[in-house]
Amino acid sequence: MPELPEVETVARQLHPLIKGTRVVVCRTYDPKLRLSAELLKGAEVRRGFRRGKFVVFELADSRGRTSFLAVHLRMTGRLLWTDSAADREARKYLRAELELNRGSLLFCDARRFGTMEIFATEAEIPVRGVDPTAELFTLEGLRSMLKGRRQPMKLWLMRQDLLTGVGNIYASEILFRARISPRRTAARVRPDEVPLLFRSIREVLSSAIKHCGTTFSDFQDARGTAGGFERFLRVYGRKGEPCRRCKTPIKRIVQGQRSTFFCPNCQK
DNA sequence: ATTATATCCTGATCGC
DNA sequence: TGCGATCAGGATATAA
Repeated sequence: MPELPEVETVARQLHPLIKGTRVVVCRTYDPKLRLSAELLKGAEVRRGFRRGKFVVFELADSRGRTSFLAVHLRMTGRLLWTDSAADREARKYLRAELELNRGSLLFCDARRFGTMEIFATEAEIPVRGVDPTAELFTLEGLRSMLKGRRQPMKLWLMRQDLLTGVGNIYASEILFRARISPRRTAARVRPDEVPLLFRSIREVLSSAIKHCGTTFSDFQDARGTAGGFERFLRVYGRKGEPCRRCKTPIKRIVQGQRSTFFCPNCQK
């Protein structure tokens, strides 16, 4: 389940591979993806980067006009780079294929929740919230986003219209480090707790990026290999196992039809 | 206005 | 061993 660190990992790995290549042809195998092959044909790929949870490719057509191909991996989407035909045949759940002059970019997605769309400008990519890894995200900004919000903190952290990029795994991890119960209402986070929450958001995400993301069930990077953050997970997926701080068994609850993991002793 | 819920999708897992 | 039921979840549309 790709969240900000996983998407960042994919974008960083793809960038040097696709930079300067040209689109030979775009093939789609899923009618759900209404991707215009015409728009892509012959375009030069200028760069690959992350915006929110989108992997974005900046394209330039023959006249130098730019456009942006934004890929959202949602649950099970993968962007895989391959330069071998045999390898290409082996890929399962292939929904689209961007054949470039130096290899192919495959979009594989078992559950077909992912999206691919071309935008004329970067600003049109539908990312609403603040990127928590950016300078624009500040302690005071966090305070004002918490103000008056009546949602439990776990659900609040996953709101993409406030902060962009936190998903189910990192929401639990951030709250463990911030020592805040996932059930606590956002507005009830005390002023003196906000700095630790702020640091927890930034540190969990930057640490996960450093380790190329978490491979829990669905994530693979651009070469089809695993991320390395699993061994740093303190609560996610550890129901019944002892808390690494206090040995209390980790609890699993359901919030908004999703699993939340936390330590009932460390997090109040 | 804000928050809660249903929906999309299908592989993996579970219980009988 | 086989098979149906359940689970997993990011984001959005719709309902409350």
